[in-house]
Amino acid sequence: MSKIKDTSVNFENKKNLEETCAEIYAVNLISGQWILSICYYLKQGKLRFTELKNKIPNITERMLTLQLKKMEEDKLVSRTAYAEVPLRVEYELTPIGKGLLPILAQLEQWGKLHKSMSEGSAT
Amino acid sequence: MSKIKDTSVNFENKKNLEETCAEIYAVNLISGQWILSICYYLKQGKLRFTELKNKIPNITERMLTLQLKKMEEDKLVSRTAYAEVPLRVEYELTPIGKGLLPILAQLEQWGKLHKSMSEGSAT
DNA sequence: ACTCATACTTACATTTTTGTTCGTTGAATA
DNA sequence: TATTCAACGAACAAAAATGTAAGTATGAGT
Repeated sequence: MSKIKDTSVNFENKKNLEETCAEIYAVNLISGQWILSICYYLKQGKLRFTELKNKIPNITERMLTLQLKKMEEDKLVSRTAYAEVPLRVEYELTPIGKGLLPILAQLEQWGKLHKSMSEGSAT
Repeated sequence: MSKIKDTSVNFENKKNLEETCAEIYAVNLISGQWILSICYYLKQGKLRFTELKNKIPNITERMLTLQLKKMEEDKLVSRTAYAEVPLRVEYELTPIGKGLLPILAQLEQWGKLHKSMSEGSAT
């Protein structure tokens, strides 16, 4: 996330796949470790940085910062900073970000089905 | 993919998130670099290892092997080996793997929309 | 005996992601 | 004056994913 070498084969491959295939492009937008958690809590509405931090178990400030920044660059969330002290910053899903929600709901259904099958056969 | 330390904080976090949230569980199943490409080509039906290799640009045999193995463990594809010489192995999407396809189609739509918006504003 | 093809495996190197710790800002509060 | 708060940023370390290059087993064909 921090450093991406735009000369690496890995980078080339990723770029090509994204260009060729919008599914891959889409999945790459949501494949950070904490991005879906953030989406989950922002479903309800705006939240401040610290509120998110407190709601998401085990996330560090650094990861929250990084993931929010990526989501902002990717237009999934909007950031509003208020010139107060202490600082207040609110995050909210953008319209296109909200457009993901129904798809995520379906993924959730599929995931549950898959999980129940795996548990059933893992005995 | 190769090595996963089951003592790391990273591993703990991932596991907790997957247990809590089926969306995250689901996305983790499809978040390998080449997994969606493989899905794409297996939509049509069975394919042999070499056929996949030739269809997917730039993939190496190692990555194809790894991703197929993961997909097999995750019950997304089934593997059938024929006792011939030279060896013949066929891969096919499982029923639950096929269940992903409509969701991926929606992701594709969303991705295209997102991409068109980004291109429009990036000028 | 020797090569050929398929479907891998292994060892190693590089790149990317995630985690840990500490520092910053600037007004309010003790 | 020192401390506290929110929302980060920077430096470094660890882990995970991906890439590169080489090798393996099996027989069948020449």
